[in-house]
Amino acid sequence: MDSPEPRRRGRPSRPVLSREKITTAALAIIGRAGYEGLTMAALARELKTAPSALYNHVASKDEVLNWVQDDVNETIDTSGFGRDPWDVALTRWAYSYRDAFAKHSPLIPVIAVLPITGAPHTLEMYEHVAEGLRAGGWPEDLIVDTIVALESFVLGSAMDVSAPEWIFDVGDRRDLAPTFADAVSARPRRGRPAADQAFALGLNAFIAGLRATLAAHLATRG
Amino acid sequence: MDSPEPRRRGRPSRPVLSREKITTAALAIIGRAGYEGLTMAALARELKTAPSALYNHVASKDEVLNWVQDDVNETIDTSGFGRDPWDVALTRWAYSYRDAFAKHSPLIPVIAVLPITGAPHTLEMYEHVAEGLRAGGWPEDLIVDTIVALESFVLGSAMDVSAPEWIFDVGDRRDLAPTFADAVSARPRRGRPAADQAFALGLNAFIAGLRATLAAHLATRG
DNA sequence: CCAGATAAATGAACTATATTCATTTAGAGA
DNA sequence: TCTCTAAATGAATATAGTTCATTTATCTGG
Repeated sequence: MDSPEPRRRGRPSRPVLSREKITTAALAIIGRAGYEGLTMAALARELKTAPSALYNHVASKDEVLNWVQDDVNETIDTSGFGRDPWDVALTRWAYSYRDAFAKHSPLIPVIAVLPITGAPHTLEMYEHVAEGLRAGGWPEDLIVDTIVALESFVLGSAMDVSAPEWIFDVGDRRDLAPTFADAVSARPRRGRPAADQAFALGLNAFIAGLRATLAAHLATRG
Repeated sequence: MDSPEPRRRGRPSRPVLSREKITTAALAIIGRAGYEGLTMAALARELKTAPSALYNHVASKDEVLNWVQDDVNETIDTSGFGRDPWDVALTRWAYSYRDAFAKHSPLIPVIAVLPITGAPHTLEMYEHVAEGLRAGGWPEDLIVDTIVALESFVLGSAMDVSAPEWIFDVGDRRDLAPTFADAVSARPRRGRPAADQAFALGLNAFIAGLRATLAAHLATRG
């Protein structure tokens, strides 16, 4: 059996916990067991402390998720901005963003609503995008709305990735929706998952639409 | 005080619960107390039964949410399809869809992943949209992807509505993101909430892009 | 018309999780 | 050295959702 070995109480010689350690541990758990496995108890176990010890360093589980999100955002590819044309860079960014959050979809409802305060990597990401749009000729007063709109599409699409392939299976209610059922059947089954095809189609349309929006604005005002 | 009045046990003369009654009660609670207030205990209280009684009629709380979602979907405006041009109808649908789920954002992560089986109104909604696109000249094999893509944008945008207006407040980290901070300041503060402006911009672009997509497809193939 | 099956309640117990709290202790600074 | 503070500890709490043995009214087949 295990040695009973009661854990030492009181302040340790050196701090066991910190934002970095907690975030790293959380990501380790998520990687191994998914978000299902990410509980405060599991986090404490991973760090060899008690759950209550975590609360000396983090205000709530939501704050942990916030930290995780900021780490995920650091991995998103913004390398196109300042190198490629804005539409190409935006496309690359959107793909990378969606892929990152497809693996972290439980974060989405949390982050969509959370202020960026205390999320430096997130802020950095937005800065790159804003610079890229600015340099691409976008008027300043449209930049944030453009980012927000595209981000909404990206996050909505990321949620979609976790949906089962047969989500639109009509079952025995073909009578209720014959046209739709036909369209579901007609959807070409290439190798890629259905969600990928929908995302590609949507992103193409979205970016094309943004090009037109920009052109229209430049024609009338600038 | 209350009369102690122990509740009757055993089967009642007529069923107290049903899918309709549960859904209605859930919507009443949500309207009164929001999704925070929607617990199985509250639902049982509303229906004057015990929480465990609910489980004779519903498999889980998620199924309750599923029923609620189907009711919400019934309220979404698809009246444009079959009357207006497809792009106009799609725009109307998107606005109505976003507005409906802005008030029901906690449903979004659930429904994005749930199969449509057992959600007849949802199916009906998709049928109207599919018919509209079909009639508008869309090739059958693009219809579902188009719907999915637009829906992703709509649901992502609906989540955005619950975000605080100051979500992009840079605080004291202006140094980290000067261009972005400027763009945030430059965002015109008209009467409408910021989320509304972003949605309008994005939807315009999206629909314009879809028109281009359709035109391109008709040119090459059809 | 009775007997058993079934539907639909009941309350109590179970589980999981986040969070709080009183307490303990190591080390830093006056 | 004394004291304060940071950072642990384990026990307790609160809140859900869900399960279960039990009870009883109604339906149905012989």
